[in-house]
Amino acid sequence: MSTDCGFLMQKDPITAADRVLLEIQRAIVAGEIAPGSKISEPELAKQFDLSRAPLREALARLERCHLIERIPNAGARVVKLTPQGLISLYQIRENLEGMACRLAAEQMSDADIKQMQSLLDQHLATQRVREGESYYQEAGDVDFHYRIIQASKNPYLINILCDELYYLVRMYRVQMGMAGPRVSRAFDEHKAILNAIANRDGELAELLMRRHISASRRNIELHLQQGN
Amino acid sequence: MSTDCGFLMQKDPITAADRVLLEIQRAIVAGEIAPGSKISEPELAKQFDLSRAPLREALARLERCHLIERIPNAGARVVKLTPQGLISLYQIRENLEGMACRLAAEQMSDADIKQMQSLLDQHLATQRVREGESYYQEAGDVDFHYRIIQASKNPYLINILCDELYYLVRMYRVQMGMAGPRVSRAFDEHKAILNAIANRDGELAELLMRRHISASRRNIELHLQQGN
DNA sequence: AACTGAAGGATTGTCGACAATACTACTTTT
DNA sequence: AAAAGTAGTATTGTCGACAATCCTTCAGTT
Repeated sequence: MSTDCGFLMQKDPITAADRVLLEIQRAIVAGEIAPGSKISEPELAKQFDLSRAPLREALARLERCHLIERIPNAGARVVKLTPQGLISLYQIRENLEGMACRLAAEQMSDADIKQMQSLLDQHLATQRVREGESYYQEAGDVDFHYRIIQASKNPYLINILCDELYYLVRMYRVQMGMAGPRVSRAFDEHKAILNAIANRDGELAELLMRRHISASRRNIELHLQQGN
Repeated sequence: MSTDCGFLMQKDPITAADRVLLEIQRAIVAGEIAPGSKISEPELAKQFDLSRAPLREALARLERCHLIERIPNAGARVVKLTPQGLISLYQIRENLEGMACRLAAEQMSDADIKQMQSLLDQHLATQRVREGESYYQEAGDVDFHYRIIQASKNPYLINILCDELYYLVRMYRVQMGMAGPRVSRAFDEHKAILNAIANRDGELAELLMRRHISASRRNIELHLQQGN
């Protein structure tokens, strides 16, 4: 099972199909390719100056992470963002990341916990410097969740959360224009979760993570309704 | 999001890549292609009498359901069955199918519940007739889990359990030679789960499903140790 | 004898063209 | 005028061949 994960991982230059995958992935997440729009294989192939073979490989992986939907003999369309889809997505996240927390509390090494605590302190420092700017918070949040998921040591769990669901989560966050009202609060929640893990209290860690994600969902839901 | 799922679904003739996918899927699950063995693209292409293009499409989907592992520029190998892998897989199943039960208890229609109850009674009848024969039980178990997952109405959950994890679960069960000591017990557990759903008790339904899967895991674990 | 390095062979990644299918627009019919 | 059928066009699925990469084998060196 592949232990390496797409999450914040451009992973060397790699093959040509991988390069175009990263490009299109980024473009879809950023909204440069409109949700619901059709994907034309010949057009994209010309645009990225390569054959349709590696492009189709990339499309297969985009379908895998739910950024596009393919219909046999009919083509692919960029996924649409809906309130129902957001709810379904975050239901899964609550369960699986909660599970990851419980496993992390059981399996994370003391050294790794200490390292993560200092990491959080660093984030607090940079947050103080760049008040309200969401980029660092975003990166920090990603890193926090990423490390906990990795600490679960469950390869299937890691694959689902980091490879298959992550980009779609990002797409919702980016296109709903998530800024920084929740920034300072998220930090406190992260710290509480990490404390529970340090105390080897998996049950509490799971509960806190579920609340953390639930709060995040409500936050996006708000933006989605008012933006609609 | 695709609502149709690979689970017990040969789904029309479909495209050529889909045909070979189903064939190889079945062969790997049945153990006809040995775990850990290398997949040769030219060889398989010749064997199934088609080009490498649709074959590679099929391999991409096989990787998606964790039946093979690909390394860029190096090729693909059939996945190996290990105790650790089994535990990781069933950890996920416990969580997600438990979640599916909770959602099903909330969202399943009364009509669907009644229909499933009569379905269970049918299974009991056939079980009495063919005591110890595992085929029908296997199919019945699949059908039971399948319907509950579908009833969750969460497309991501359905996709993960029915498309991505199901075939690997089956591979463990088939290759560990699961027969019928657990047959009658599983029926009782199914009935208890469905009762909880009928009572709209999502919490209990989730708990019972987790125990059901946990028991199934221990059962396979036993075979895996003694077979090793 | 063990290790490093290079040549050979094989496999994967990529390309351009053809075949099959689906979509579009127009004509025909009721 | 609306619906159904049909021809034309465009897109996807598939094919065979070429290029790039990796694995193996063998020779050479320390």
